[in-house]
Amino acid sequence: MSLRLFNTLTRTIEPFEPVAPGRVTLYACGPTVRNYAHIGNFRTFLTVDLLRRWLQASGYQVFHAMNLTDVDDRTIQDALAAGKTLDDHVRQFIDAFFADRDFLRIQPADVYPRATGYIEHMVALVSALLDTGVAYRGEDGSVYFAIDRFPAYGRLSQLDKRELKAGASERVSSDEYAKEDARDFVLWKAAKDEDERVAAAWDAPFGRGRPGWHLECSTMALHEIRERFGATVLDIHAGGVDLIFPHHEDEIAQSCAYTGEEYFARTWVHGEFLNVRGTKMSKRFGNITTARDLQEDGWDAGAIRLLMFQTHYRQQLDLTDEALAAAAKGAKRLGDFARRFRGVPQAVAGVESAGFVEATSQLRADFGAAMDDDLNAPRALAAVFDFVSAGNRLLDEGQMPGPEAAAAWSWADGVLDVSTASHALAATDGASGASLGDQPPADGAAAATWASQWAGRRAKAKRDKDFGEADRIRDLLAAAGFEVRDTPQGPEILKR
RNA sequence: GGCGCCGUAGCCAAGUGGUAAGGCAGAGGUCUGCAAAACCUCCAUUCCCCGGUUCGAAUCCGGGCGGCGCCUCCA
Repeated sequence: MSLRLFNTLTRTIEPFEPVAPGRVTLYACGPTVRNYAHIGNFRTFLTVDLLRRWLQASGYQVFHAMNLTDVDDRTIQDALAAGKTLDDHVRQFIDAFFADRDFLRIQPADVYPRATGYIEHMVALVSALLDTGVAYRGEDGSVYFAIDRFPAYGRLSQLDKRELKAGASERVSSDEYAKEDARDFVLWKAAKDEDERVAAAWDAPFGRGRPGWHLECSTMALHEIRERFGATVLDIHAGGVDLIFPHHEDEIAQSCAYTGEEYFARTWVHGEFLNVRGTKMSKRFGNITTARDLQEDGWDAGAIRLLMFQTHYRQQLDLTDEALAAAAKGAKRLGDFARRFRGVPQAVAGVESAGFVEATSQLRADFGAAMDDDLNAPRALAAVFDFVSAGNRLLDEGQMPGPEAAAAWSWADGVLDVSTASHALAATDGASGASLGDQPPADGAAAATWASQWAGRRAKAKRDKDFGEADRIRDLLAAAGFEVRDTPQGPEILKR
């Protein structure tokens, strides 16, 4: 079996084959860094993370680039409102984006090109397009792309099958007079006073101004893969479904007109929306939840990842507290199993129990087949849960897993990374004497010591058959976020 | 108005022609001082509705009903 992916270009699931064997160039549209990215944005980034991890697990060398849109209409507007330069305004949100990415355990991309760092390359690209004649200067000083000079225009979004809503073009009428055709899109926007005020204007042979949004992605993607690999075609370009038209359509037009290639990207992968009560999460609906909101509410990253991956990436997903809570339970079950599984003595290769050999090959086969089938994470997850059930049963029976089982688990867990990461602490033995407060210290490490000491006292109370005291301590620890479990090896403390 | 997606148990969700995965919740049991965790058993004769094709349909076709997205700078 090998990977098959749904390609928006053809609207079919096709075998994935990179341009260069063994290597994959993956470009994903990243956030516009004008505020905190919401969890809907992150659903797409988590889908990209899943894709990237599966490609790596499948043996590909992946080059992953994700851009940061740091200059567009909205960033300029917001910088203006904040009374800052564009660069000053945007910096804090770039830091926040990286922090949120780390919280969600999204593997860092190889490069995060910022649009403002590639202005000279964008200027070069526009110049080339002007030279070939597919671009022209409008009466307003901006440069536009003439879509009727690019016959393949509309292929990705299947524009030929669509018809514009009557009046839909009124929204863009402001610069319509400057264009030869109302449907032409802007490559380079002539500098306005607002742009100058936030330092978002650059000189160019065809006039001072700033890049259009679509131009940014084309330029950065092409520049990165040409510099590194001498390539002019991406293997995979990913993003949210809303970017299919016009953003990705326009990227294709510019890029292909520039490189002369038939494709800008061989495969186009688009992730569906995360909704709130049935409607897409969007600032204009006022239904935003950010990654940091979830973090502050105490949700584990494993739970959030599990929630996302429990639904196929091409299906819409509704975010609710109930769904999140259910996912948190599931993630905890996985985390508990992972700790138990790793903590158990391992059999030497070749003599592991038949039960584990069976469960391991089942996991390998089912998980791999599911992921290869257009990243069917929900099914892959079912394989993982099946392995957990079998594994727990086998461990209860006293059977020992071997290195094969451990490797298979790490392989699957390394792709999804959906387990709750809680840490088991040892109970401090025979703790007594010094007084212990009912409230944990604020410091994390001190709180862990505090919990260990209380757990030690509970163990003693149990030995003394003082169950009232033992239960009181268990409640007290629970209130502080620590869970105590009695195992055959003694008490185990888990930090939520 | 055009293009497209979706409707599966109390909730989330796979499955797209061969007789309903998985998670959460729930019920009973084993274990336990009691719990928790874990394990075992049970939990949709049925997949929005109505027709049709077929030996066979949640899956294909037609028609409804309901929800959602895109249609020029939204992940």
